[in-house]
Amino acid sequence: MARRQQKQTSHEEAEETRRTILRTAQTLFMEFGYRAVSTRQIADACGLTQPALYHYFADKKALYAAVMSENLTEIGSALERISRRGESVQERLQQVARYLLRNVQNDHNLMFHDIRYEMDAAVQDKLSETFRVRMIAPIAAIFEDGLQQHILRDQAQGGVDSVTATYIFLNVLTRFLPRGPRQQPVPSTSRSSIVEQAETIVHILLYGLANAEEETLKRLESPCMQNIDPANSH
Amino acid sequence: MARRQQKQTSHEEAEETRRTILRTAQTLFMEFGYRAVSTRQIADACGLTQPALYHYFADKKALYAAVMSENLTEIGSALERISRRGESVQERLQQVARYLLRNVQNDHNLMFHDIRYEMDAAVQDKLSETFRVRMIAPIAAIFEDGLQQHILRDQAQGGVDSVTATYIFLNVLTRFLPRGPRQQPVPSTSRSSIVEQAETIVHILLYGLANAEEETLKRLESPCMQNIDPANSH
DNA sequence: CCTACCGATCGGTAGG
DNA sequence: CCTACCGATCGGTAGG
Repeated sequence: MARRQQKQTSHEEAEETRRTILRTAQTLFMEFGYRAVSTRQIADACGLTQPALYHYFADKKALYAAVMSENLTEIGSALERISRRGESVQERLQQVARYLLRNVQNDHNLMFHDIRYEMDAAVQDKLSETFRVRMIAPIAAIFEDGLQQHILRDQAQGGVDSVTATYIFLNVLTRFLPRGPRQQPVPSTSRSSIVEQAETIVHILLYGLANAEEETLKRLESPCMQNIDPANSH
Repeated sequence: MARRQQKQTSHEEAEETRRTILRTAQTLFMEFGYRAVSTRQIADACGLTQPALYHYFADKKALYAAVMSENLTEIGSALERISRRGESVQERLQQVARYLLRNVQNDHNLMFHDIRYEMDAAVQDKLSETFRVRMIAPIAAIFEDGLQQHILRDQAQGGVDSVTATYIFLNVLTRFLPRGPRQQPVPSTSRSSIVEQAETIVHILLYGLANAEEETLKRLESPCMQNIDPANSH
């Protein structure tokens, strides 16, 4: 029973406008950074005048905080879903990499910088905790699984803790993130490329850049050791 | 008030002031980013008035470009010196990591962002090339050594090219860079910490986070292999 | 959600 | 290397 007239309910329109502002501002803030985006740019991109923004958000900082909060929550839901799957550590890390390569634009370090230098202390603390809970924790849980299964080295074996591993993972991933304006997903080529990139990222992260030592020796000496089998996750 | 009396020191003073501006601006630009640093902040930190800056640099962009150019050249000289040493790939990478951990503040990605979004196309091209030649090339040369010695996997073996390896290296290193205002070097504790961090970074980069399977096997079987021999570099 | 407008600050210039 | 000052743009407000 749609009771919508030519003019939508004002509440629905307002909510839709609010979503438009959030989505538009997210794109701009993520690409250019907080200071480089003016409230007039955001309003123009939404088809509004600049003062209209202040009907939906108290000020520019509140808008930025809302954008970050919604963005982190959305990403976090996907990461938590992946993290809880019963698949292998390697497979889950690849799924995380694929998700982030597809859905995150630009560097999380730029976001860090803006949060640290542009937000007030209270907002800063709140967003930092949201980042830790929504983004870091789900990925770190995967690494924690790997540590407990002894698939990954612990700190006594020259490894790192799960949170450090997560940050290293995100930083490696940064190298493969698309820079600049977000292009719409190309169906075939780009998607297979993302799958390959995710495999490369996780493989480098887990096994490093070095030739496994028995691989090198196999060419020089008689093989005294069986082949590496990276397929067996456990 | 002392009048300007010695013409001999006039030129030297001017040069010293120029150096002061460059050094001060570098610290501020690196920490806060291009847009977040006003010309008045730079001038104040130098003990000058803001218009005085324009005696030494044409405008803010030219000052930023000069800062980046000098900074990259200085870092590049050190990297080239390390790169040309006859030591092993692993040792040189650790030396690079130690140098960057000691001498670079904040993320190179922030610098990228500023160059890309704040500079004109001509300056952008020039600084990008300086970055590639001074910073990327020397490190990539080390990885290239490793590839040719078959210490590192090539792309057919699931590895990456030397330039990609360099960017991954820099991104991993980002995780360990000190954030925020640069603290002066603390003699003992901080320096040994940097050495340890450099070891961790290179170890993770080369060997990954996973428990090496031969490590697991080595505890079960007799060791049948030696360390990598880096002597065949030349 | 608009028009009109505010003070603050920005990068940069004039002139000595 | 200073004082004085400019136009442009910023985030934000008043009032309907």
